Amino acid sequence: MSEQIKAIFDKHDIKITNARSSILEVLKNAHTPLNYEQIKEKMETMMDKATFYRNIAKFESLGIVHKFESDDRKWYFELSTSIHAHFICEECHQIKCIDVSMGEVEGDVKSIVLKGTCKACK
Amino acid sequence: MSEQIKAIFDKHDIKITNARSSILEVLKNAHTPLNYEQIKEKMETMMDKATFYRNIAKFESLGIVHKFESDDRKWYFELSTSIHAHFICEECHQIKCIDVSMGEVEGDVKSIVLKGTCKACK
DNA sequence: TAGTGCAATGCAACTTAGTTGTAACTTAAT
DNA sequence: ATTAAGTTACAACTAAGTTGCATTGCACTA
Repeated sequence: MSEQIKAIFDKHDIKITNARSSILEVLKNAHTPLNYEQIKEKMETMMDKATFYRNIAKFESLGIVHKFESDDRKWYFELSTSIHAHFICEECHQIKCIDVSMGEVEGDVKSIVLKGTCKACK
Repeated sequence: MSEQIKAIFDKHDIKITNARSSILEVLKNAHTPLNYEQIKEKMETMMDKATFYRNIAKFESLGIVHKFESDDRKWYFELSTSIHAHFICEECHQIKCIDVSMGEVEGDVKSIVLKGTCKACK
């Protein structure tokens, strides 16, 4: 288990389990948000989907992980970092992290998703 | 059937049916994007959900209607207008249309969804 | 206005991402 | 090592949206 993941467990005072460190390790190494299927493929530990979703829910409530919906009725997950936007291409379904500067918005923004057609598909 | 709806049928040269005009009429009168259940409640014409979703898909492909996913695994629909963003409150689940000005983005943007906590819930 | 072809509809069965109940098992603290 | 509290696997479930197909209805022609 990497130092970064260990620090997360320490900080939030939750039990260290194989399932949890495995999920976080995959998310740490990802360069883009991933859905359940994609995370499952990359994980070395086998686990039930119920376990996966319950842990993801816990991570989310602790602010460790951030989730959003794409246009395929699937949820995508990533480790929480600074607020940034995601561009989802409706043609190739690739997800790209982008920086956006926007005017003032009422309320706390936790996630920004743009959909459309990417440069390559245009 | 209102003039506005009639104009849509004329423009796109598609068959006028009760189901179609009923769906469009509801969307025309809505001040906010609606999901299937909400549209169903407001419609006077009864129709099967298969009919609803097939027509919505047709409207979408013609650019008449715009769709996006909220955080409840449901799709929300509205008549296509100028590009604007939607703010979805994760507490009260209300959807608010907002204007955002953002820097240049690669590709064509068709939808923008922000999620977070709205002013009232904060 | 009656007839006709093709598109739209209703029904029912299906798909699938995510959820829930529960008994068995781990973790971590004593 | 013991033990209580939290975690896991398994299987059954939920519900939004989809699909196949027989029937119906729109709109065009004569």
